[in-house]
Amino acid sequence: MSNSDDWSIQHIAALAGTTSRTLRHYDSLGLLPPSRIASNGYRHYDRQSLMRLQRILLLRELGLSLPAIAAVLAQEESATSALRTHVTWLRSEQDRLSRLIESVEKTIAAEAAGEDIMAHDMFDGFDHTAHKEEVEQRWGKEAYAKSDAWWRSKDASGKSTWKAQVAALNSGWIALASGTDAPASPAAQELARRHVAWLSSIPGTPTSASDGDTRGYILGLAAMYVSDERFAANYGGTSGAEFVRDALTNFAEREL
Amino acid sequence: MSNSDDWSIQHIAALAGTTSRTLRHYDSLGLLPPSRIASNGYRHYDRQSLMRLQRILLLRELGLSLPAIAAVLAQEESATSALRTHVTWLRSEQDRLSRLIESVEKTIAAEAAGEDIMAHDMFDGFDHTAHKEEVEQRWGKEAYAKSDAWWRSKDASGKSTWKAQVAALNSGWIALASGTDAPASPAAQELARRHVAWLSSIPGTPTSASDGDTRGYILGLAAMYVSDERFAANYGGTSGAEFVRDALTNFAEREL
DNA sequence: CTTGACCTTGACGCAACGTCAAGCTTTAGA
DNA sequence: TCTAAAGCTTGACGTTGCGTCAAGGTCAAG
Repeated sequence: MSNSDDWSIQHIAALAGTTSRTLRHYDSLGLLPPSRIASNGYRHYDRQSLMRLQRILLLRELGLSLPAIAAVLAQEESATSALRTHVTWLRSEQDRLSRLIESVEKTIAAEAAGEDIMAHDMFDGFDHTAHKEEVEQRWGKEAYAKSDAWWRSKDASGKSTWKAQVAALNSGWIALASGTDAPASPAAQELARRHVAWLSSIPGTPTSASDGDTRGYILGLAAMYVSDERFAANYGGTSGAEFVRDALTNFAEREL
Repeated sequence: MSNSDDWSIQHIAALAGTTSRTLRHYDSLGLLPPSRIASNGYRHYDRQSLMRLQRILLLRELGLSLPAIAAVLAQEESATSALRTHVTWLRSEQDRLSRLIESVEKTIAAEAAGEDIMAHDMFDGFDHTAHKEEVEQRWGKEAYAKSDAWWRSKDASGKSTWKAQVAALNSGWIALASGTDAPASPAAQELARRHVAWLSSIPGTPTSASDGDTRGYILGLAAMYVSDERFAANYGGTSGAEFVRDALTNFAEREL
């Protein structure tokens, strides 16, 4: 009876290891109303409040959102099934992070490798300079000259960042081609879209939407990716290049 | 010359696979200003913009924050070193998720097990009922009666959620005791704090801050955790219980 | 001239509080 | 008893990266 089952907001916050602001927040959400509000407006909490608060904090530490916690406490859902749902989501997040880490490391490796490979004019040797005849043949010498000037005008860091982009695209293609996805799969089509967007950043190429020949350009390039061994090498051999060709072709026919 | 190096906001957004809103956002941040602003206020972008945008989107897909991307592009930091820092952060996030998943699964398992174990009056057999003599001896029969009434008044789901809390605490202790942390480590002290807070939710126990004997209560209980084999069993045997005792004792002496 | 497509700035919303700010209440000390 | 220090209240902005209206100007086509 003389037991003090009635704590101030700071007191219960300290007991549970949280802050008074958090308690006010939970009150405003209706998640944890005080057991009593004094005439002066002060919030007071009792043991029931403390228990509820402890459950809330426990679930929150497990990563549940406040609405999810509210649902659990309202018993719309059993705690176990909510947690099972939650653990599924946690696993998917972990998978996402794994893929991210892989991508970032590939990018780092590609940039590091780029310092060497690109110094030997591999990528620009193909994607740009070796591109020469095609470009001149189809869009004139002027277009090639413009493209070439653009490339030469880039400083070292500009070239380096460009190489990083190329490397990211390439590693993406290699990963996809060696996986189980089809060239028409959403992942491959997404990469194809980025590939086309990337091409459009090279001057002298007809990828502006106002240019009607974009589609033909892409289809021709895609075929060349397979027929030219220097390019195929960039995509892990002929089979890789074929995957890229099919994905780009599919994309061009659907979207361009 | 006739090449349309000048795209509208929607056009470049489509080229890069993003939205015009995103471009306006990047503009407002100063991350990607338009190459030209027409007299009517319309934003226009050129190939340089597109390349910068593609770099931004690439880095963003790798998980970097916009300020981080800005720093990279401003070359305050090389892309590689930024990515290295980033991958470290990604790994730590993955570790955190691993721990979370482990905790949630333990909680699920504990609740599932609780359905059985608790049916045999294991936890409440100790933490509550078997507690009887101690409580009566030290704080009177009235206190025990009150505590007992509180427990009996809980419905099935109330008891179940209570059990989940107990299970979470117990699995926490077992994990810590079997690890390399010392009883005085921050992790153990944090758990001790929660253990004490949890105890304070049981009626009839003197853990209100206005009650001066909290410290004595905790110290006595901690000792009992080791001396009473029924309790020790809950913490993975005597060594586990000793860890809990030491952590609680340390906590009580420092904080109470 | 009207419709419709595209553009602009402005501002709210989201998750879960942290962090002032302004002002009232209670408590402890001189 | 008077006051200063605590402690409490509501209100509102900041955080991250845009999505999503809202209200209104611009431009090309019919």
